[in-house]
Amino acid sequence: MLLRMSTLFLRTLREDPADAEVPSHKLLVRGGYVRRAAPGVYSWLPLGKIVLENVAGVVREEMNRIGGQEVLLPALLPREYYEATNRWVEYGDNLFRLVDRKGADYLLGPTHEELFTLLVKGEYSSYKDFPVILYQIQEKFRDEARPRAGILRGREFHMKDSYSFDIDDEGLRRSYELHREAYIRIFDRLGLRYAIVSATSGAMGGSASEEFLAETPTGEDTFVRSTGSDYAANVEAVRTPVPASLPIEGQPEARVHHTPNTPTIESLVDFLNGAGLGRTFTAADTLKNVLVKIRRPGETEWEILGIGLPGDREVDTKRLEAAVEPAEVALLDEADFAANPFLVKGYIGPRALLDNKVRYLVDPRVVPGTRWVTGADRPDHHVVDLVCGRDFTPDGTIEAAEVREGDPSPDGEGTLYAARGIEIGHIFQLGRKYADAFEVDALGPDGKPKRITMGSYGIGVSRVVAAIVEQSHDDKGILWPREVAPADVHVVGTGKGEQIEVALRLAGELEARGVRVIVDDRKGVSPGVKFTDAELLGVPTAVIVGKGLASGVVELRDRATGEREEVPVDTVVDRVAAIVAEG
RNA sequence: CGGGGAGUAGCGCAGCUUGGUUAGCGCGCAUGCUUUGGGAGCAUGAGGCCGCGGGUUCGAAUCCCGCCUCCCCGACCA
Repeated sequence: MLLRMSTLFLRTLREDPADAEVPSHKLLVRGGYVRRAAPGVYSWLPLGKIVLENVAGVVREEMNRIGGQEVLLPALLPREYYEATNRWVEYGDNLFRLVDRKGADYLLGPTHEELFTLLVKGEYSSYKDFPVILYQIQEKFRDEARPRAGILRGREFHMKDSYSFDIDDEGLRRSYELHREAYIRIFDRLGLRYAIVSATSGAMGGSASEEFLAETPTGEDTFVRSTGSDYAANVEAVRTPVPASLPIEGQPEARVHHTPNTPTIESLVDFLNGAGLGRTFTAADTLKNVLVKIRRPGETEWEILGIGLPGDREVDTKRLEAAVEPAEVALLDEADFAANPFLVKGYIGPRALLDNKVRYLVDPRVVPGTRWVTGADRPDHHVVDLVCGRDFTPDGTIEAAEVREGDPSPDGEGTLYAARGIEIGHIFQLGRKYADAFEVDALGPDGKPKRITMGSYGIGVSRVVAAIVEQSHDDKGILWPREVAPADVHVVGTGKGEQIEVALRLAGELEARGVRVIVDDRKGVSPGVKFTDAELLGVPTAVIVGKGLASGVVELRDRATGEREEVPVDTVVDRVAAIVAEG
């Protein structure tokens, strides 16, 4: 491959585009890789298209390696497929919808579970046909409420989606594991720093699911990492380490105290510390009881649920929702309190909940033998030294408390801290949701139909391009990893002598050796401009054919390290070929 | 959907408060000469629905009313 700058469809910009905020957006636009066509919609210009294809190529190779077979399904889909799975409704406003001339509803595919499922149903019918993995690399469409950050979160984007079809759960686990390994190889080859975090399955429906997050400060997803290991997880998935139980014998007796005007944890702690009880209390010594109500799918009645957690922690709504899923959850309103007079707002304790058959779940830190200050179930009274396992026994534990920086890591190594990431890949064990919706069965060896099971796996190819730039740039421009770079070497000819001719000759020789090359053969462009453009574009290796040519040398530069070296002009092709060969 | 900001040449911006020459600057683009190892100089030139619609006025990029669009933060979301 040989691209000549004199004819390449490329215009670089000196200034950042006004609408760009994040580095990848600025640099991809300035470098002439992409141009905005509409909000959240981008055109890929020649260099951008090459990079995009390079990423897609890596994905394709690794998908093929695990036996995936590539197909290409339409992006334009009739409504009926999405009706069957209720996603025409569930996807809501995020679905791009359109109507054809006959008035029939269509949509632009946001993901393709339905069509893949039907494809397999139509072709395969025997257990002997399975397992099978199909994938495509194609445009997806989602009418995001707020597209942002350029390529990072668009409304039209390039995505690899694959689907596995298996006859049983064991097969699904294998297909899932194959994808997991393939994704690790893909993101390693692409030079990304990433974490694999377990995820909740969300609207897709299903069970086991993991996200691949490229760690960058501009990422939209927060997750937690450990200082002491490579543990990483979504906040929703963090399991609180359970402390050892304490002996109940020898604990002081629980005593009710009159604590006027202490409806909040803060006021309570202040009061206790002024009450002369002979010790100092903190919010962490109190047990806060939060009342919510949950409703299980298909039921109309709400059930009240009491949640006990240390008073220094707030309830994290997302963790609570994930913990009760698939039930929905809401706070109690005034009517609920009125209907349940045993709930004394601000002074709720475990006793009244348990006596009134309200299900009571506590934070995992509330283990037998721990003693707490908590509500005494009547106004202006709290009980001190209420011991778990002696004075009350919860119905179980729940992960609803916020996770904080400095909390111990669930794997026992180090403490947690917050990190941000870009979701570049997602793998799901979907199970039978789609197979059930479309009744996809395979005949088993016994001649009886067996419902198949599926997995769904995505990689945001265009997003990966942006994520690479987010992780790999400096103040001058992009630093492409060689595997995705638009070229291996950028040959720059400067000066008014024979430099440009020599640059073109070297470029031709390099191309003949299989090296991908961009040559800056523009005439009348000053060296500074050419150097600046080369640095902005970010090709890993540069060869400068300039003033040294008179003494028979050219300059070899490494974009990432900035190292420069004079090399005799007649050996530079060998040198570059060797550099490219070793990666 | 809530909050904030912005629509003027391909890109980045000034002009608007206080209406009044032919709407301006930088980059880019074209032509010529000079220049050629770090975003060159001089000269000449092309390029505008001042977001759209209405109004006020002798006169509107500028003032008033309505609308549209885009960007950022949040909510939501893969």
